Amino acid sequence: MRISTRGQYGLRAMCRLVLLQRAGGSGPVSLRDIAEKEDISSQYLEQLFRGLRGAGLVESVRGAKGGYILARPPEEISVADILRAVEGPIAPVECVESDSVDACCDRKDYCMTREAWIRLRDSMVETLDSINLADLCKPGELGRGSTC
Amino acid sequence: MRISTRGQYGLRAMCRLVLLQRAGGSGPVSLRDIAEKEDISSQYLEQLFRGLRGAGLVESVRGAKGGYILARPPEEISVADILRAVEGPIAPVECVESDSVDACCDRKDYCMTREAWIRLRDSMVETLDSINLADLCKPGELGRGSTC
DNA sequence: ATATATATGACTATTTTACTCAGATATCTA
DNA sequence: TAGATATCTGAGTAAAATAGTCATATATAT
Ligand code: SF4
Ligand code: SF4
Repeated sequence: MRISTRGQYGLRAMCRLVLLQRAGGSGPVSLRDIAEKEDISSQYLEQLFRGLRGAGLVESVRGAKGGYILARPPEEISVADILRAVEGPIAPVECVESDSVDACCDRKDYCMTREAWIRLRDSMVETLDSINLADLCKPGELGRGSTC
Repeated sequence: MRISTRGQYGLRAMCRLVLLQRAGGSGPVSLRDIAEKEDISSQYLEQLFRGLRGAGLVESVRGAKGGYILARPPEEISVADILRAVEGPIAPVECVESDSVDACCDRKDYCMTREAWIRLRDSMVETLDSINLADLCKPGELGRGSTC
């Protein structure tokens, strides 16, 4: 029951992007800068930012002095958004990925445990939807945001 | 972000144990019966029941006509209990496994993302603690409990 | 005795994860 | 225009986790 490093790094990278963007004016932030601050390989970050870009959470600027910028204000980017972008659907078991009725498991209709997974998924989604980047990067509170 | 088959099978097996126990009088239930009903290898179940027994959720009766019985009434066994028994601590990242201050990550003290994982863990634990075996095995509702 | 069933430790194949590499493309600056 | 900087893209790989098996010992009912 662990978040993969994709999810962990993805969230850290996005927080760092907020901080660097806040500190460095309006220009894009390069992955190299994020990588350095967060001690994550910049090549791995490239992979993650593919997903983030694909999900419309960041926009890219190619070429020298290029990098990434948030596509929306940090208040409008939730942790759930980021996790879905780099890790896929938030679901503890396959059969609750969506509410659609496609056949992933033939026990679905009479399964005793599925209700538990549905409730787990819902509480996870609710929690992760309720936390956004602005919350996490708020300076001054608990030392958070102070590593910039 | 998936529950492993240990967790999925563990929960299904425990639900099935409730049903078979309910149906079959007061005697112990063999893994072979659970395995057959749930289509899970009985050898794999043995591995899982090690954990369940170690956590004090079931008691074993060795020898012919032996098997397992619930150590407590189903109302007092939560999904969280079962998952912890077969999968380990409920925690999306290592650094929130416990609230103790041991060093697992040197970013811990100024990490922006840790608060998000703490809240996620708390909501997961709260939800999984609130669902017990009796809830899941209640007959008549949504066809659940009807596969016995 | 014999069949049945749990107890225990080790072992293996498969899958997933975590990461890297090479090369293409775009853009800024000198 | 040349060169440096960065993203973009598709593979490829090594390590770790997972899922599941096997063999053997022990306990109990009949
Ligand atoms: S057994 Fe139940 S919970 Fe598991 S995948 Fe099938 S329907 Fe879903
Ligand atoms: S980086 Fe932050 S969230 Fe991740 S393990 Fe370290 S302290 Fe925990």
